[in-house]
Amino acid sequence: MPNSEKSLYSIAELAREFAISTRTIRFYEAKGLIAPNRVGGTRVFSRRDRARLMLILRGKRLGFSLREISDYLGLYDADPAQKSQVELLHNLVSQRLDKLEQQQRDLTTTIRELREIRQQAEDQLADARKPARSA
Amino acid sequence: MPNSEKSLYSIAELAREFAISTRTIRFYEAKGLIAPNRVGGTRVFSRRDRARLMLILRGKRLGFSLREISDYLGLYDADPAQKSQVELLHNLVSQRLDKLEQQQRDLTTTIRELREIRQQAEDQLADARKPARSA
DNA sequence: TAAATGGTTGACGTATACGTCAATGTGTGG
DNA sequence: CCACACATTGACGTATACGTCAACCATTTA
Repeated sequence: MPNSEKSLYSIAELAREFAISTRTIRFYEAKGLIAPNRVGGTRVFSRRDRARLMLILRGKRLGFSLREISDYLGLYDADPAQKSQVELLHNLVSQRLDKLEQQQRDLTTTIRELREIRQQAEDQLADARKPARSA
Repeated sequence: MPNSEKSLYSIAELAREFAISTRTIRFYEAKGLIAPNRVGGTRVFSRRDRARLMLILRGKRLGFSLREISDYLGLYDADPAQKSQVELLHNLVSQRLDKLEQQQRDLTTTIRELREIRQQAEDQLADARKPARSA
């Protein structure tokens, strides 16, 4: 059962699927974020390449630079034999988690504030329809 | 009791407090994100200016562009008399909330994955010290 | 009075993240 | 055979977000 899902993609297919340009995908490759196989000169993307691309785009939605995303992808790749490598990985992951947790706090605060503003706007619209009830 | 807290700041004070450059603060002013008073030519920042700067920096930590942050600050400023303005504000706030909530989902997933990776690293470090217990 | 301190406005430089050609190659259908 | 779709690299252009001078003005302290 060799997995019924499609497992190879052209650059144009991926670009369409994720609503980005082919130029963008080539740029990510030039920056070392993905490394698709080649058939002749033509890039051929595997499911793993596609998964990496999804990680990249999620990183972008979170506001990270390509450099940061590159480091981040390294965290997924690592399969270290050396203890020192495991420790290094652990440190890197922990640092990244600290940043993400700070971001989550910022995000929670911001969402709370905007919900408050939205609520006030809704109250005002309700008052406009039924202006009584002051005291 | 005119509020014991400091209420006026120089550009250098704010730069130091938030670990950014004075150039950055001037740049934000040039982009219309803050509008400090002037005494002669010199900028004098109020507590409100400082609060806005904090909002800007939080927006940056969340990965937003200055343009997006500018729009976002407008949401805080609005105090609309017109019903249509209230509706517009409500729409803008709702749109922004959609983006932030998507970001929060991305963030939650990413944090979960990194915690998993960190856990695996910790397990490996534990195994290295006490390698038995395979089945 | 001279120098240090802190402020100002240009103007130019730079890294990032692509967009936009141009020139070229490759395979497939009519 | 030839057009057309789809791919390639290379080069140049562009918006954003500042950094980095230069040249200048105003206080204040030695």
